[in-house]
Amino acid sequence: MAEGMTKRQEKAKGTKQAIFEAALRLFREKGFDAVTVEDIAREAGTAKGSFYTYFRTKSDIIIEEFRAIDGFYREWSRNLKRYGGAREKLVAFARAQLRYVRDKVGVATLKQLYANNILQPDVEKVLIDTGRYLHELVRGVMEEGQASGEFRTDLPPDRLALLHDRSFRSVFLDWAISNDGFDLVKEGVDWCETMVLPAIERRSREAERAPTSPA
Amino acid sequence: MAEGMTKRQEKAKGTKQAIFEAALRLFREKGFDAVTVEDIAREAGTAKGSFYTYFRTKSDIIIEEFRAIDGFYREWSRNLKRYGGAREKLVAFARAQLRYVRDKVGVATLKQLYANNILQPDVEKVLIDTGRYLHELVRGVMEEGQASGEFRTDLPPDRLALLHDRSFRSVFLDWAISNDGFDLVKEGVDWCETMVLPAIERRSREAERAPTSPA
DNA sequence: CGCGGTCAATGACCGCGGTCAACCAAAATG
DNA sequence: CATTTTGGTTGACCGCGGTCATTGACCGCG
Repeated sequence: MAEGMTKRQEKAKGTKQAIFEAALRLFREKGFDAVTVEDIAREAGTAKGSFYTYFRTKSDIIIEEFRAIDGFYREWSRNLKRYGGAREKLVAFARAQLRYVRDKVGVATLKQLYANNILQPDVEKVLIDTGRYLHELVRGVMEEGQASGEFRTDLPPDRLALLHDRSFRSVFLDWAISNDGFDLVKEGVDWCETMVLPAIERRSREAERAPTSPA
Repeated sequence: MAEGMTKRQEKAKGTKQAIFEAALRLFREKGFDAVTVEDIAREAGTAKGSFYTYFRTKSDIIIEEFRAIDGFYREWSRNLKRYGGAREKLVAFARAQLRYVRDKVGVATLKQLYANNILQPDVEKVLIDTGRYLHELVRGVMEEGQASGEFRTDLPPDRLALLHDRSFRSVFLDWAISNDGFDLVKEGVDWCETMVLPAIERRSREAERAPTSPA
């Protein structure tokens, strides 16, 4: 905990934390819709109004929780060097990301996240925010792929990253709508190979083949 | 109006129609969130409870409205023969569809539609329903493209159509999240050419791809 | 025509997300 | 220490989406 904190601020931080944790606990236990804000407040040992001191809406909790994924990305990105080319990196990243969402995030949370991003007017849109680390990470790989000749160079790396991210978004969306109706990882990896890579890779003009030799 | 209808049924149909039209009118006037179900009932000259005799939720109106797009698809599909190859058909269809959504559907409605499809548990999911005419239409073009050698044949036309539809869904999604933050038609046509076609078209040399090299 | 059954219509009611004026302990001021 | 200011805390309250028991007009059948 930070030092230069008054007693008041510390208590406030404690309250926020208590609310956040109570909310997550209850959501996991009973599901988002079956938990009321009053339930959360009670569980956190505070009043309903306090919830709204720290969160604008009930679903803000979901967004806050989702931000943890950036930590995962940061952590995971250190493995990047293990993979030979940009292509392999992209597939490996896809698999890791898909696994994380399927196993750690879950459909229920993803649903709320997507719905929230669509409906809330003023909220910072985590899903399409190109300032997030996710975007950095992907853009880095795109740059590498362009440098190595694996990926097309007629579009800037930023754009390639956007295309990549957006494309994956549709898989997550379908997964959410279908309510876990297919295996996210299997379908996502397949999607990556069938839809994303062909669009991103340098079009084989004649025999331009990406050197996929093991490192 | 149908013949074999009792007075009761006819009146009921009238009520439903009145509610539906009142809702659309008010939504257009004031926006979805600014209209209450009671407003709709009042405007339709009936009671609030009646709304729920004909629609399960307020956003059901949106779904009902959206179904009109299938009529548009049917109408438009008669123009298909004007275009030379499957590729051209796909691009032309994309443009028509995008225009329709941008100009006739609108962001506000699309937002509600997507959110509704994500959140509502039991509702028939219009967006991913492969029984809709949209899917028929696209699959037909895919078949044609495969027959003419334009499109890849290592995947069934059904699968190609799914990939196509899902891919476009992400553009609509981003458009909704960004709240009309870019020109849907421009971006969508570009998306079609950069992301969809490269994945769908027969790869210039080989149809199948090298599997990921083992570690 | 009369009568039992049906079903559209109704509006009071409920539960929950979100707001807000008032409160008061802690911080800042002198 | 006395006084003012700040900001976290509170719960009554509001508005709206959605429910449901009740009503009464209409249906079909004898």
